[in-house]
Amino acid sequence: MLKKNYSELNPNVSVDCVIFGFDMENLTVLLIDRGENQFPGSRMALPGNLIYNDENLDQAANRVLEELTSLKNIYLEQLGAFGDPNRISKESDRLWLKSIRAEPEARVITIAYVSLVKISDYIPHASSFAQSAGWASVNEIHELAFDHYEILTAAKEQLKRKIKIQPIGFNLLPEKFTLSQLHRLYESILDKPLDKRNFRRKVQKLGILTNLKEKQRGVPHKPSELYKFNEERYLELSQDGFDNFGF
Amino acid sequence: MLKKNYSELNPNVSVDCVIFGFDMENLTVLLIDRGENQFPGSRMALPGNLIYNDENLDQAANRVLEELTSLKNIYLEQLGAFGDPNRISKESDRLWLKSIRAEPEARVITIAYVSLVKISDYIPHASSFAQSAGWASVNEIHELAFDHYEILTAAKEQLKRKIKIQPIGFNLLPEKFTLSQLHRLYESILDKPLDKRNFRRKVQKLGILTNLKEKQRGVPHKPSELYKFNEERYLELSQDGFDNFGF
DNA sequence: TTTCTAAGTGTCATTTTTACACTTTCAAAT
DNA sequence: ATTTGAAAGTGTAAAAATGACACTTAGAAA
Repeated sequence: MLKKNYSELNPNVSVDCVIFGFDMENLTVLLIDRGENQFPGSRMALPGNLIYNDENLDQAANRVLEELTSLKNIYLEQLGAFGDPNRISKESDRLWLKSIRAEPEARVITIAYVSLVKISDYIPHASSFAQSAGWASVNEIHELAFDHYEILTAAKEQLKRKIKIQPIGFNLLPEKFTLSQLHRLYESILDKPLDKRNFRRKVQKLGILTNLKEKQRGVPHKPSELYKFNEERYLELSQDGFDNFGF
Repeated sequence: MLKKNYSELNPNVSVDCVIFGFDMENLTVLLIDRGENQFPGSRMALPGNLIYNDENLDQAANRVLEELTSLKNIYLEQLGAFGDPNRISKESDRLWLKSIRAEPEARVITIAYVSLVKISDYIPHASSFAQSAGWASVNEIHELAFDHYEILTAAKEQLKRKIKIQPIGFNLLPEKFTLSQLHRLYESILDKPLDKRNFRRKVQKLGILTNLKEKQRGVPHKPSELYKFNEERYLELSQDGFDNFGF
């Protein structure tokens, strides 16, 4: 029996990455630009591509993300599979696929991944079929290639759910941050105002922040104290089934 | 250009179904038996098979479940994708695949689905390559075909998470049930004891149960009152972003 | 020294949570 | 008829968490 070549691209399975950032104002997401306006519909897409047969899905997501945007060593978590038979058959998308795929008509189901990164740690550089790569404000996005807008919507919803249970928000902030920045981050993810004093009280009671006894410099107002996330403490707490950030 | 035949089986993508039930004692799951002990390793597997290219993933899951177990019209929710390159390459599994698949060596990633059903409403009948189909106690399962044990574990964890947020437990109980049955159900899903009085108080305060003013009959102890799930009321509450069942 | 801007802080009323033990109702057995 | 066994059903008090709400402070810039 013919041995399958396992290091081939699998024509039926792709991965797409939703990489969230936070620019201290808004939640952002990393998009690639598919190029000049030769395609009707959106030029922008989530970074994604077919998997190889000899890599697992997590590896594929990391590889594809690096190939398209240069971001690497990022913890990616699976969001889910998107497999509508027509998900890649908008005319503009088919034209594009013809230019980059060996089997542009194949049925492709995609596995979406999500990550949260500190925007300052990763500067995207486009390569492969991405003409450029960069951060876009999530709430200014209304259209994307393929079913990527639907994927992004699902990712936002998952983020809302998870941020109430796990301290994942800290991944979006720099090492040192202020409580106001954390506050703004939670408000923009949950998309609703949170009372300042109650927010601070709750966050401080969690006991997972270390006050660095260090102040912001150069701001034209009362400078804020800086904090960092205390991971050790969080791990201790989560042993005991701690699962409520309660916002 | 050759038009793809879209009503073919896709050799690279399958679906697997984790159907939970509750026998009033334990959480159970629907398994198929792959047949006589010609295969080392576990004979039991989750119902699952390859998808067709012209159906979406949800449809595929419903079709496959019905083909193997006769269960139909079940609301299935996606759990996630499982795609380790070696997930189907245990020797016993490869032997089995040779007997049922056209391309038994192909790389297959699978999309897992989960559902919760009232055990009494659905009587499984095996067909296709399932030799039998039936309910097994979740906590007596220690081995399954392929990566199905891993999938089951992920499904249990998702269930634990979701039952704290959504009233999905009622799907596992008959139309009319007692608070004690609901209590036992929550304890077996969350795998920890819950104080009886506190549990009852909380459930009743949710306001999503209708007391049927009807008693159990023929039980050799004080008969319990019967309740039903009040879906209308729940929908009203969930409008207002109600998302805490708080156990 | 004034002005602007965001940081930071406390209390009280209400709700929610937790811990905890005895009485009741029925069927079955004697 | 009476007893027994088995699960149903019930209340309270203390502690913790939540939600609503307004003024003072520290620094930079004018």
